[in-house]
Amino acid sequence: MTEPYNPAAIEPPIRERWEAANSFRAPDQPRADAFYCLSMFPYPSGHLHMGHMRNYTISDVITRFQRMNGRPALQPMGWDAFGLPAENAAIARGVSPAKWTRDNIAHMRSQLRELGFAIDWDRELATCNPDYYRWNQWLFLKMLERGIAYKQTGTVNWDPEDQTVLANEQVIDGKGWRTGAVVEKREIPMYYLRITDYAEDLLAALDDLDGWPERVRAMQANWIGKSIGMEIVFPYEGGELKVFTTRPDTLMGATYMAVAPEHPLARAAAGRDDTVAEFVRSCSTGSASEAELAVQEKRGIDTGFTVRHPLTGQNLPVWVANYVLMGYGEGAIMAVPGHDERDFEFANKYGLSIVQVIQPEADGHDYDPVEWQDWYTAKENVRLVNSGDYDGLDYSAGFEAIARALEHKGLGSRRTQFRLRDWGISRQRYWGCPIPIIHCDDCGDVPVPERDLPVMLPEDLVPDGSGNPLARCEAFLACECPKCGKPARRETDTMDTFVDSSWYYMRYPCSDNDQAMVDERTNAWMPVDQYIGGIEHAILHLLYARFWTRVMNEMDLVETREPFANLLTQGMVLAETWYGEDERGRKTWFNPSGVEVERDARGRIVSAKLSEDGRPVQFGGIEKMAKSKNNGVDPAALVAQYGADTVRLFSMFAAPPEQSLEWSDAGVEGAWRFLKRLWQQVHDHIEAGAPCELAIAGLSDEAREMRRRVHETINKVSDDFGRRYTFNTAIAAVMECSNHLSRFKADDGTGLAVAREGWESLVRLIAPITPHIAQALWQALGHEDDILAAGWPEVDESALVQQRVTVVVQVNGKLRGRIAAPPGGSREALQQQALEDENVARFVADKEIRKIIVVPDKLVNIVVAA
RNA sequence: GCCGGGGUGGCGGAACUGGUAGACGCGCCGGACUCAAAAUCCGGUUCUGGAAACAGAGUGCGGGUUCGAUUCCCGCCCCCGGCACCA
Repeated sequence: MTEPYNPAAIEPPIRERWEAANSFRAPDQPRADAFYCLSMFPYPSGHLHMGHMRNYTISDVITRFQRMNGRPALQPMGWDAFGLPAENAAIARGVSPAKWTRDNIAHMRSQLRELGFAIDWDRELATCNPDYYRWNQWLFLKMLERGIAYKQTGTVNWDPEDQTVLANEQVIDGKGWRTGAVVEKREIPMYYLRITDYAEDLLAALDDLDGWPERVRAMQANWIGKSIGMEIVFPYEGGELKVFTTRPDTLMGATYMAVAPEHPLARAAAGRDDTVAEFVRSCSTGSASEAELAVQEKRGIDTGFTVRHPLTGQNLPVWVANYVLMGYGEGAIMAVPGHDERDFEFANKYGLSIVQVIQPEADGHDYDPVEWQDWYTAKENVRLVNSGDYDGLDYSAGFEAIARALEHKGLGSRRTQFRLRDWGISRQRYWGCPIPIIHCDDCGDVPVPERDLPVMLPEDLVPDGSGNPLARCEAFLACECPKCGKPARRETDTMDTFVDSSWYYMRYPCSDNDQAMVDERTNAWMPVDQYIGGIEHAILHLLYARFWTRVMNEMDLVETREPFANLLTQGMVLAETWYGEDERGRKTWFNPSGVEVERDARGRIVSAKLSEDGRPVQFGGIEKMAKSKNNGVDPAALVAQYGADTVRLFSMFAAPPEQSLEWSDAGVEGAWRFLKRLWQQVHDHIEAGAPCELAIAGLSDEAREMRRRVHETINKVSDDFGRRYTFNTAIAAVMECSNHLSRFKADDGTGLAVAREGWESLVRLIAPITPHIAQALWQALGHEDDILAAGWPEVDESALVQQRVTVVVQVNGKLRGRIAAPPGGSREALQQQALEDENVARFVADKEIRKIIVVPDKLVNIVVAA
C-alpha cells in the first residue's frame, strides 16, 4: 500500500535537504550563460500576502526551469524596508519603525522559506541597514559633484494643523487624513535629480527593449512625452512672456494667454490686485496631485496685463488659470480656444474670443464656437484660415512658415519639450535614508565628506504624526561644519524610497562588500535576465532604475546601461467580497473563508451565509485583496493546510501571470486533488512492476499514441515555460497527459517502459511549479539526485509523427464534418474526401460550388452558392 | 481628465500566425463504492430545440473587411492599473 500524499511530512525534510546542500547558492563569478532572475523586493508590511506569493512563485518557476536546463541561476531576496507604513504603525502602536520593520522582516523571511523558493539567502539585504543606505548617500554626493543632483523649490501638500507635509495618499478629498484640515500647497526647498537630461536616451532606448511588454514601453514613452514644438515670445512693456507650444501653426488663433498661479506674472498681478491675489490663494488649497488637478473645474481670472502678439502686434489679455501647470514648459500657454479643448471650454466660460484658424479640406465641416468637435485639433487634410499670409497652408507648411517668421523676428525658436520632470527626492520624513548635507550659517549647504559616511539614522525615535522627529532629535542634528568647523545642523529630509529600489538589484551580487557600492561580481551578473513584478510599477520604479543605472554607468561603476533585459509584469490578486448590512445600511465585510455558498443545479449562487452563525451575507463582487474589504487570503494558513506545493500550483494555474488572478478556495482544492492523484498514480505505476528497456520499434498503436502524447506534452510545456511564460497552460498540459497516462494499459514490460518514460517526464515537467512533490516522486522512481540536477526532458521528434490527422470540413465557413486523413495529403485528395462526407454532401447537395479552400492537414472549406 | 490594459459557459480560464470556440480546472447533475457520510472512481455539462442523429444561436454592444473573425478595422459601453510624496 502506498502512503497517501502528505505534504506536511514530505515537504520539510526536502527543504532541509536543499538547505544542507546549499542548493540555491549562486556562484560569485557566473558562466556566460548564467541566468539572473529577479523579483521586485517586498515592502515588509508584516505578513506575506498573495501578491508576494504569486510574484515569488513566478520567479521561482523560471529560476528552477533555467536550473533544470543546465544554466546556473541567481534568485536573491531583500527588503524595501524604508517607507511610510512603518511610520503609520509607529503612530498607531507607539513602537519604533525600526523595530516594527525588523520584526516584520524576520516573520516574512520565515514565511518565504516555507514556500520552498530557490533563493540564495546569503545575499539578502535590507535598505534600512546602514551598510546599504550609505551607498545611496555616497552616490548622491557624487551626483552633487557632477551637477546631476541640485536644489530647488518644489510643491508639497501641507497640513496646517499637524504642521506636516503629507503624501498624496494622505490627502483625502483635499483634507489631511488625520486632522481633516484643508490641505495647502506649499513651496519648499528640495533636492532633485536631473532625469530630464536623460529623457532622450531613456526614450530612444525603449526601442531596443524587446524583452519588455509593449504596453510598458508605451506607458514609459508617453510618460517621457517628447513634443517637438516652439518656444514663442510674447513681448510686453518691460518684459516678455515665454510659452511653449506644439502647434505654432495655430498662432494666428491665439486670443489670450494663460499662466499658472505660481507664474511670476500671476504673482505680480496678485501684488497689485486683491481679487487676483484671492484667486491665486484659492488655487493653493487642495492636493498637489496631477489626477486631482486634471479633473477639477477650470477656473481663472484676468490679470489686467496684456502682451503683444509676436506677428500681429495685437494686444492679448493675460489670465491666470488653474489648468496651467507650472511644472510643464514655461508655466504659461498661448491659448488657442478655437483648436484646444481646454482653452475652448475656458474661453466659453469667461466669454473670451474664439477664432477658427483650421478648416478641413473636405466640405461639410462647419465650425461651431459653442459645441466642441474632434476635428478642431486635426493635423491632416486641413488648411489654415483666418491666418493672413498663412491662409491655405497645411499643418507642416504652416508650422514651417510661422516658425521662420518668428525666428526672423527673434521671437521664437524651435524646441523639444519633454513631459518628464526632474525627480524630487527630498521627503520630510523620518523613516528613510538621511540626505548627507550639513547646514552651516557661514558656509551654507555643505556635503558630508565621504569619510564621514554613512550619516546614521537614529533608530529609536517614534513619530507622532506631526512633523519629522529628526527635526527634534538633538543627537542627530548637532554636528560640525566640515568646511569651517563651527557648530552646524544636519539636513533632516530623507530620500524618496524609490532611490533605495533604483539599484538594489546591483547590490545582491556583492552585498557583502563594505568597501564599495558594487564590484566586478555586479558586472558579472548584470543585466538582470528576467525581472518580475507588479504592473503598477510600470512607470516610476522602472524608469528611475533605468536612469540610475545610466548614472552609475557613466561613473564607470557598472558596464550596463539597461538594468532589465526581460520584464514580466504580473497581474493583481483578487478575491470575492461578502458583506452584511445593518438596519441603517452600513456594510460589514466578511472574509470569504468564513462564508458558505449555496448553488442551484446550474451552479449559480443562490444564497450565502456565515458558517459561524448562519447569518445571510451578500455578494459584493470581485476585488483586489485588501484590508478595507476584508477579502485577503493568508498564504501561510493555506500552506499550513495544504502544503506549499498546492498553493504554488493553484496560483500558477488559475491565470496567466500577466492577468489578474481570482482567488478561489475551491480552485485550491482542485490543485490539491491533482497532486494527490499524481502521487497515487506514480506510486501505482511503480508497484505495477519493473519496466524493461524501451524498444521503440515494436510498440503497439496504443503505446505509440501514448508516447506521442508524452512528447507533445514535453514540447508544449518547454515552450510554455521557456518562451511564453504561460504556466497555466503548461499545468493544463501536464494534467491532460497524466489523465491519459493513468488510463494507459501498461500490462507488460514494454508498456511499463512507455509509462515509466511518461511519468518521469511529467514529474520533471511539474518540478519547477511543485518542487517538493516532484523531488519525492523522483526519488520514488529510483533516482537519488536532486531534481534540479536531473535535467529537463528532451523531445523525441520521431515520436511526434502522427499516423492520421483530423481535418475539419466547413461549408460556407460552418463546420459540417470531420475526416481522418494521412498527414501531408494532397489538396485534391482532401477535397475529394471532404465532398464524400455524408453530412457535407447534404449541405452541398446540388448547389454550385464556387470555391474550395484547403489548409493542408487542417481544414477544407467548401463555398457554395446561397 | 490624460496614458495603458481588459471584457469568452454558472465560475477561473484555453484557442500562440485569420482556420474545429470553450482545452485544463472549479461548480453542478447522474452513477459506482459505503449501513451512511466524507474521500475516491466513472459518465455528463455553452444556450435553445430534439430520445438521438443533428439543427439554430453564441466570445461586452453596433457596424465593416474576409471563403472564414474571440483574433483585423471603425464607433460605443463597462471594469481595472498609473498619474510623479503609497510601495
